[in-house]
Amino acid sequence: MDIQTYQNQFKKVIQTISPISEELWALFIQDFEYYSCSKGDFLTKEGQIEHYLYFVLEGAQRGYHLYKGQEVCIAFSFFPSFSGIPESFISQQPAKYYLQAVSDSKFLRITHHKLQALYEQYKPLERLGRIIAEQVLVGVLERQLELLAYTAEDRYRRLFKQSPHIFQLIPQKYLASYLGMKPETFSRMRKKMLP
Amino acid sequence: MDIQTYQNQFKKVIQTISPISEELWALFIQDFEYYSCSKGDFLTKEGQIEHYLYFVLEGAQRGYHLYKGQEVCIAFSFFPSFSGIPESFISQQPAKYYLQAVSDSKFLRITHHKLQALYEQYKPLERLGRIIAEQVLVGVLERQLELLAYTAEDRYRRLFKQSPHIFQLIPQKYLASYLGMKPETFSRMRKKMLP
DNA sequence: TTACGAACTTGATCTAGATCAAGAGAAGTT
DNA sequence: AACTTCTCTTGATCTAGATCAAGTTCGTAA
Repeated sequence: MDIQTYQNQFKKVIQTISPISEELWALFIQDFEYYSCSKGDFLTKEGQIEHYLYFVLEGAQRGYHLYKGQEVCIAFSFFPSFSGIPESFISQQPAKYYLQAVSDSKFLRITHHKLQALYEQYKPLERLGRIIAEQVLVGVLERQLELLAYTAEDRYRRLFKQSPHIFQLIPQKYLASYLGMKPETFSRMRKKMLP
Repeated sequence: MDIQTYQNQFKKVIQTISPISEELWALFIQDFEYYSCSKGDFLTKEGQIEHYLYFVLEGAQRGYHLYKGQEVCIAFSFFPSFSGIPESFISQQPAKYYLQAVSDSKFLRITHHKLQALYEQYKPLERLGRIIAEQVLVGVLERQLELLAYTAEDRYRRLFKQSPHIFQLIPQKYLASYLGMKPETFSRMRKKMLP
């Protein structure tokens, strides 16, 4: 697919979040660059500052934290959602985790610096940024509730019900750690639920 | 303390988040009303839509979810922070949990409707809203990482280190559920750590 | 001040899920 | 195609934390 097609996909997503004028869109998209990487590549590593906000065009990514030698998957991203390490991007402090491509990936991305400049200048973009932050917040609060209140089995069931496609895209060992359980436990749940 | 003093405390907090002009502050604060409630009162219950964003002047509050008959504390709030049920306030969908005063409490609060009107009209307030949403998001992502990666004991230690004052303000059984453990386990950790 | 219920503590068990171990598939590389 | 290296499955234990139970202490209220 060519850049124009990708930009139009991104435009559709933005327009559903918070509509902006054609002129402003033109200015906005101008500050995004195309970026691609291969399976296994790191977009950002622990200790680095996240300079980019990504919009995913193709592929899947995972954010994971290293704790006592164990990888803990925090989040996944794929089309049509944003990616990056939000804490680090927002605060411009060193990231606490890794962002890695799970498969070959393509993005549109903007630097923190350029995005701040756009926020300064254009109220509709400030609004867009607010609404995106709010939506991400709602999603994370939802997930926090799941982690606190639900058993491993309930979390498995909910993921399976709400995002069955994810089981095709992401290796089980990553999904397991995302749900806060070991791969062995995940495998046993799978056996128990499916047949 | 009188309203004027409370408003000034609130003003200081707002100015550190994102400075606004005197004139705009005057318009902004005009849309807040004073509200107080007693220990045990509910600010919002499950199933209701959260109409208010609160700024806490005095007292402590807890948000909790009811799951299979068990109370699960999601968050606490006290001066000088915001309170309310963010998911419901943002999305204007029914709340998934309860917000209750842990002690007699005082607030300044604004309705969702009035806040949206302010966002529409004034860019600096749109910006303020964005930055608040971003800051809350950073905090929640931090907590999510703790819940996923750390053991009960690590979570206890971190809470004790980072917010020792909370141990005076909030009953242990609530703190226990906030950390994702039972009161008995919390009590045993306490015994183990302190002496 | 006493009295009653709620909040903590402590001990004795139980269990969901972790860990350890070993084999079976998949997938990537030469 | 054969080789190496991951990923997934399955079984046998082990353990952190839950549950159950019985005090003890604290707080609010008459």
